[in-house]
Parts: sequence; structure tokens; C-alpha cells
Amino acid sequence: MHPSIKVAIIEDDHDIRQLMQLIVDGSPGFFCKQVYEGCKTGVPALIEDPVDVVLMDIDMPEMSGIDGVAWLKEELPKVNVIMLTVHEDNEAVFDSLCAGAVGYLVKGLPPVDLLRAIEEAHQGGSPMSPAIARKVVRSFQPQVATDPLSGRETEILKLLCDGENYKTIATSLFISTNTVKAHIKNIYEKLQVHTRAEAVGKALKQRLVK
Amino acid sequence: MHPSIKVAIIEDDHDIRQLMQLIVDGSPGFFCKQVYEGCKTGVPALIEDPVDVVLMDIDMPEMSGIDGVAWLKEELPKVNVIMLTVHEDNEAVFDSLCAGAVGYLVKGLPPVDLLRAIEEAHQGGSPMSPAIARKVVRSFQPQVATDPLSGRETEILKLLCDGENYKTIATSLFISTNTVKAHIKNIYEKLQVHTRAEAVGKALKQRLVK
DNA sequence: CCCAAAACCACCCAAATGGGTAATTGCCCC
DNA sequence: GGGGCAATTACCCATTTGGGTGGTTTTGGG
Repeated sequence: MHPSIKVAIIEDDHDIRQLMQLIVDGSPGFFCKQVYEGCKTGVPALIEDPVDVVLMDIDMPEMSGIDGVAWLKEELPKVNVIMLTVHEDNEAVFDSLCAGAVGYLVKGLPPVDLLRAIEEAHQGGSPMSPAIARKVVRSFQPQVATDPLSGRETEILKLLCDGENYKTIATSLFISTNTVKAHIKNIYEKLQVHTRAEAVGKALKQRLVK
Repeated sequence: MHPSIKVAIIEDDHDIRQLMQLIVDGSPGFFCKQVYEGCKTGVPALIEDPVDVVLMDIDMPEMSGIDGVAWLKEELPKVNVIMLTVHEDNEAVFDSLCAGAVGYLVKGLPPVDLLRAIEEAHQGGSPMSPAIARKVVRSFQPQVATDPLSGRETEILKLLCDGENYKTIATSLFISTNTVKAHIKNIYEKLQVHTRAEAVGKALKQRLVK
């Protein structure tokens, strides 16, 4: 069998901390190696003595869990961090993932599910509460523009995102640069922007193109 | 109790199709309403007579599952489509999610897990095989640039992504436009680009900025 | 204490861009 | 059969941008 999964907990609430430790330590195959009440002490300690999976609370005084992950991952890129939260705040989810978390769970999960999540994270998965996963997946889907772009316009917008200019777009689409200009002008109108960079930024952020 | 979840299957392989139907139909709470061997017939039929969850094979002759989801979601934005695949191809995952799929599973899943995935999709979750979920989550994390940007440079790059120009960047950072120019020149050097649009494109695609 | 990197500033000039205006063609829908 | 829209092309002109070259000051480590 595999050796026990080494787990660490960073959580400011005393009761929750103790409860989670009990769950983890009371289960075969899991071993709660370290427990901290904040990132200030926890992160340096984990850097010294790494574990497999870290359960990190999001809302903590002093330093947020998001900053904590960023710090920790900078030193230990391979550690698997699962974020824990009470409210599924949109911003926090994406900020956490960007900072390097591999999972995101809402608190109050049944012990079995928590353990399964830890195991999944350890084996290269990304445990997420259903609603969180849906948010993440939905973020891939294109936002419908209020004033939708025509086929040609989308095509040109994609080329703009690759940094192409009037001339190269014109030759690759077999049209004149003047036509390209006209299309781009229409794109600006529809996207409500005035420069290439802004158009590209909006296009990629709103996933109008991939 | 809730009414049964209405499921449809689109899968070209006869055996797999029948097996999945058996699994779904043989389980209380699930009802395999429709079964098709391709998108050409399946999608129009589903548009006429919607279901809750669609299990869609990726690799199919005539029309791929990816094009199938795109088509289906155009008419029925609310339907939950789970993609099924044998190989966890990187491209296909993101293309599917962009096309509107809410879940992504590798084939050969134990029946219990398949059913749980269907239920999860129906209740607003996004069932994904562990490795797939990890891919998705990792896509949020910034790629380390070979030649990392300095703090000021990242700051300016972010403003470039918002479409700001020399002047507005200069005033908002309380520096001269010449300095902004100098920074941007360095950014271009490090990112190996020559224009704003290309820089913004690269920055957002590689998630150097959020 | 010194060095390298980051941050700051300036000037020149050619090329690219954005905005305005105007026109033709082909297609779909009413 | 005409009105609307996408796609196409053209021209003018002010502004912005990108590339080149040079320099100072501040700052963090070794």
C-alpha cells in the first residue's frame, strides 16, 4: 500500500482546526503532520518541512490564504494546496487558482468527502465543490457581445490578438489593407474601444476569441 | 423525491452506447430518454425534445462531439452536456468547454461514478475526471516567462491590457511618458514582441497578468 | 562598498494607427 | 423590388507608436 498522505492545515479558527485535524488523523492513510493558525508561521514552517497536501483557509487575519498560497508555491511549486472557504466568492476562486491552488472546497464538507478531496489532490486531481467547478468551467465559455461581431470581424479580431498588423492581415486574408482597416473600425465600434490593445484585451478577457 | 433525470446519449459505438443506456436506465432516478449514434440526427432531435443531461462522445465520424455541443448549446443554452472521451487530449478539453460542455469524463468510468457525474451536472456542478480538472485549473496559473518581468513592467503591462496609452499610463503612475516608453520597450524585449497588441495577446494568453 | 538591476528621463524620426468620409457589390428577408 | 447588412475598396490627415541612442538616480545584495 502507499504510505500515508502527509497533510498540513492552516486555519485560524481553533475549533475548525481541531476538527479537521481529528478527521485527518483519525483516518487510515492520512497523517496530519502540521497545524498552524496563520500563514505567517505556517508557510515558513512548511517550506522547511514539506507535506503532500495543504488545507488552507481563505479568510484569515494577518495574511489571506490567497497570499499564503502564492508565497508557499513560490518556494514549493509541487505542493498541492486546497483552499477552504465558507462563501463561494467569485473573485477569491479565480485569485486562488491563479495563485497556485489545485482545489477549492466549501467548508462543512462531510469528513468522507474531505478525505476523498485530499486524496484526489494528492493523486494529481483538482477537487472542487460542484458550484465552484461550474464557475471555473463557465469561465471558458465566450460572453455574448451585446453587438455581435460578423464572421469576418471575428476572424480579423483573432489575428489582431496574434499581434498582426494591417499588411499581414490583408495578405493572409487576400484582401486590401483598406478593407482590413474598415473591418477593424467596425470592430472598435462594436466593442466600444479605440485601440488595438484595448480590443485585444477585451476580446481575450471576454473570450470572444480563443 | 425529485423526478428522474432525463438523459440522452450520443455515441457512435454500438456496444458502448448500449452499455451506457443499460447503466442509466437500470438506475432509479435516471431515465435514458433518447439515444443517437451521431450529432446529425441527435442534435435536431434533442432540440425538438430536450433532456436534462446529454452524454456526448467526442470522437465521432461526420460531426465531432465538440461541434455537436456548440450546435446544441446554440439552441438550448441550458442543457448540460458531459463530454466522454478515451484519450484526455489537451486541445479537445478546452475546445469542449469553450463550446459549452459542463463536464468532461474519460470513458470506462465505473457505473456509480458515471451516475454521480450525471447527477452532479444536473445539479449545477461540473464533473471532470481528476486529470482533466487539474489541466483546467492549471490553465489559470501564470506561465513563468523565460525572462521574467520586473514589478514595474508587470504593472505597466496590465495597463496596456486595459488599452491605456503612453499618456494615461504616465499620469496614472506619476512618471513621464518617456519612462513609460522605456519600460514598454523592455517589456517587448522580454516578451519577444514588437507591438502593443502582440504584447497584450501574449500577456493574457500566457496569463502573465490577470 | 561597489555592482547590477530596476526605475527614471530625454530627443529624433520613420512607420503604423485611428478617425472621417464615401462608394460598390452581393445577399437575404420582407 | 427595395431596404438592410456584410464585405469590399479608396483617400486624407492628425496622432500614436516603435526603434534607436543616450543618460541619471535609486536600490538591493554580495
